[in-house]
Amino acid sequence: MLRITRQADYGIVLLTLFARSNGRVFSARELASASHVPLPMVGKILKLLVQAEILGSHRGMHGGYTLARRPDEITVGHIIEALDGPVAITDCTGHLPSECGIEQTCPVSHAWQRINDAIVGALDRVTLAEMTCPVGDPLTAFTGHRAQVQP
Amino acid sequence: MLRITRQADYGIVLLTLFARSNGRVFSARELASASHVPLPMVGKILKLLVQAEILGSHRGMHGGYTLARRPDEITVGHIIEALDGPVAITDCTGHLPSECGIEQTCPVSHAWQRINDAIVGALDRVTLAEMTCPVGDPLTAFTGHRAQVQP
DNA sequence: CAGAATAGGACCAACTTGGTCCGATATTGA
DNA sequence: TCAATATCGGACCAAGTTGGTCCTATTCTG
Ligand code: FES
Ligand code: FES
Repeated sequence: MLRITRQADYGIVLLTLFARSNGRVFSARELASASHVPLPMVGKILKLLVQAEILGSHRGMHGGYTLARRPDEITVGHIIEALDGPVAITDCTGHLPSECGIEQTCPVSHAWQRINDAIVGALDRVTLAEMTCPVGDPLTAFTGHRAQVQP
Repeated sequence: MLRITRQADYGIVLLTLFARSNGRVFSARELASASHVPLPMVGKILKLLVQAEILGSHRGMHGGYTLARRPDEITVGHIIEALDGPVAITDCTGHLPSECGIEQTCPVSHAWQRINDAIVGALDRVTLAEMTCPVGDPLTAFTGHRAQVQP
């Protein structure tokens, strides 16, 4: 396994919609129909992204959500942390107190910490901008998608 | 989240016992009492490790398990894959067919693949030998543990 | 003031995981 | 040969987490 939750997966997809049409305001309804993510789920995700200050929100008629920062200033690691909580590959790599079943007997917690750092590093080194338009891979795969988002 | 299962966590701990007393034969019972991992769980884990050809086994009286390779030839990535299945950070990074909820609309599957590769790389770059004795960290934490394993 | 949108909850169902148990099989030693 | 001891293989259950829904309050526009 070792997979992120579907929430984070969806979250990245939604954010790419923002990143690809920079500065636009999206309503939750728009995002849902554009991304094929169920509407209540979209609301839940956007809520968390606002709390993490990745998105800004504006209520009322013609309200909606908008990116709070530039896409190249938002890292994938930050997004995952906002939606799934802090990345901790084992119980003991999280911030203490360690709740690992075999408390102090464990000889490898230190090594886990290093591996965890490596993964967090890999996640923080990729920005939303890079997710949106990967180098070496043309936009062919996106065309159908774009047509829905930017009418 | 983004954490490995407890099975894999336990698995690493058990394997360090093997690695630290190279070549010894351990019975499941021994490992359980030494590591404080519940016995039935130990059996389940060792079973998987044998199937992955990380451990060898020998039945009958005075039987037990033994390392099938040198500790520096066993990677953490391999262990995790044996116990938790292949590392696939999202549904679509796994070997097709992609079962992601938003099938073809997804513009980021390619980028996920790169992130997934980075994580797999980080996991494969660490060997069991390194987990057993991390550089820069003396064995002080292990003493109590070793006393139980090597009487 | 009425309508439209977010904000913030509680809430439930389905799946995965952690954990247990039992019987079958193989090896050793008396 | 027989009994003891160990792995091997599977089914099995309970608890926790996740994916997903819903309802109400709040805030802004017109
Ligand atoms: S304290 Fe958790 S793996 Fe060790
Ligand atoms: S196909 Fe799964 S994140 Fe896209």
